[in-house]
Amino acid sequence: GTHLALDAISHEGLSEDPAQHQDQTDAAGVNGGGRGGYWEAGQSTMKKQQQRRRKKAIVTSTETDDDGDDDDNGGGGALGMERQREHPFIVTEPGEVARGKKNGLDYLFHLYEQCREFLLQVQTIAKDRGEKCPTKVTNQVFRYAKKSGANYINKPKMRHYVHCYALHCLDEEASNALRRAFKERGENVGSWRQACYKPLVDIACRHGWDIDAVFNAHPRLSIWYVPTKLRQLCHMERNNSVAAAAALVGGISCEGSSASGRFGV
Amino acid sequence: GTHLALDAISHEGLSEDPAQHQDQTDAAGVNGGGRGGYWEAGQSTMKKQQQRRRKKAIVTSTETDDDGDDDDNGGGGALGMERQREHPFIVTEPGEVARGKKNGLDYLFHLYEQCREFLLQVQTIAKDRGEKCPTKVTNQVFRYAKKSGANYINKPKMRHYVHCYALHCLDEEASNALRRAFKERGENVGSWRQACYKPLVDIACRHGWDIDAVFNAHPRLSIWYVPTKLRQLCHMERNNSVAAAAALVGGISCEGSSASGRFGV
DNA sequence: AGAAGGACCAGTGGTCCGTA
DNA sequence: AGAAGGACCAGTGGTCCGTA
Repeated sequence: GTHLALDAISHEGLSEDPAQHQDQTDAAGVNGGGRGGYWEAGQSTMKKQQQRRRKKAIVTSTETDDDGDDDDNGGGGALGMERQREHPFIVTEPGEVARGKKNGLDYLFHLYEQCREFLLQVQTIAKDRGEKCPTKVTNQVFRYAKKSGANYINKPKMRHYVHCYALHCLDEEASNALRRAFKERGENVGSWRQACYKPLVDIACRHGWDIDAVFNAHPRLSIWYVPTKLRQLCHMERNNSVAAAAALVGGISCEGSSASGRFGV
Repeated sequence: GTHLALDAISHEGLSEDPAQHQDQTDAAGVNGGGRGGYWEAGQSTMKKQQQRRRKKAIVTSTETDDDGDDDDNGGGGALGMERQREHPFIVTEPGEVARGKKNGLDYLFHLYEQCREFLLQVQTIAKDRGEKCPTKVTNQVFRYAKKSGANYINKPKMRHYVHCYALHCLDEEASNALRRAFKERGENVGSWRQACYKPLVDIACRHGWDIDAVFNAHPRLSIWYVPTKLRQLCHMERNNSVAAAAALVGGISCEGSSASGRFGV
């Protein structure tokens, strides 16, 4: 494949101990949602399983519950460290490794490939057990990833950037060009992420506005839910193009059909 | 099609006022789970929306909240009546109409066809609105059916008999033969329902034990979730047949491979 | 300020069990 | 007893917002 093995490089001090890929997808209702102090340590502990569902915050906790270590510097590199928040992403060119306390976009896309592998394992286990078999990256898969030591994978992050990964899958050339352009302009990750929507809407247009079909037709993308916002954008643009077409009766195009332009034949 | 229009016949006094098929699948979060006294009246009222999620029963309610009508006899036939529980099913032959306060199996299967039609409508609306489009009969579809006046359709009932409908779809000859045999023997619906599992397990065997693939390959069946119990039975029988095959090394058959027989070559 | 992710919430799949 | 279905519950999809 075209992907580099970057996570060891860009994750010194953040990667967890590997080599604990058990095959317990879930088994009993242990529900691995429990956490320790601030960020959980790398071990497969699960501690207390705080039953605090449906509370309205206002947590009057006494700082740390147990394990009263007090160090929280961002450096170091020994085992048994406190779990840290992942380094933020920056816009990198294809092949470029992020320097400093940052992660690059190749690494971001690599996380999606890892999720796919976790899904494949969950599917194998489910089939073997005769249980119902997920076709998408579900909560169960995120739970399995976490149990397998991939603490750097979490649902909000993966859902946040799905459409960026979609563009990478569907039109790698366009994706690469966008990355280079936004890096050169010194844009932050947020605006790069926003910019990924438009080319996807154009792709959907070329496929009769069926963004679900576009996702499902791609083997690596079909395992991801279509993000709500992308779905809404496609719907809005479809309506726009339908209105525009009605206004001039004639042909419909996909490029630049965003209500602007294309009114004087 | 081979299906008769029975619901008007077998449902005098139970069918609701039709002619209110609106196209509001759900729209706002009104959540049509509210109910009035015992069985809701036919009107599209939704009243108060009792917020009693996650309570442990011990309801100390003061009988009726509002609308203090007090009649609850089971007879009569005018409009504005109390909603009644559906008549129980009895085992009927194909084409046979149940007499008395009973419903036949053609009617049962007809309910599955109606659900399919409700799903198709929900799908049309979802696509038109650019919302995510269900591929299965979900809670949303049951809610839509209820709002459309089909109060006789509910989730527990439909899920309960899915595998019976599956046999009807996949091998109508075998399904019909089973119905005739169980009617002749005077068996009740429960034992007929139980007996529907075995032929389905045999079909799964002939398809490499992939019951999901069997369901998905059939256009009318693919919209129904595979029932847990059927899935488990297929898994168990697969394990049995694998064990039997391992014991004698040689060929595997689908007929009568249930651990019994087939040990002396 | 820009960003990562714990934790929440409405609505789901699944079916038990109080009801008739 | 046999059966219909209201109502519950654990875990889902989705993402907000307190955190750093």
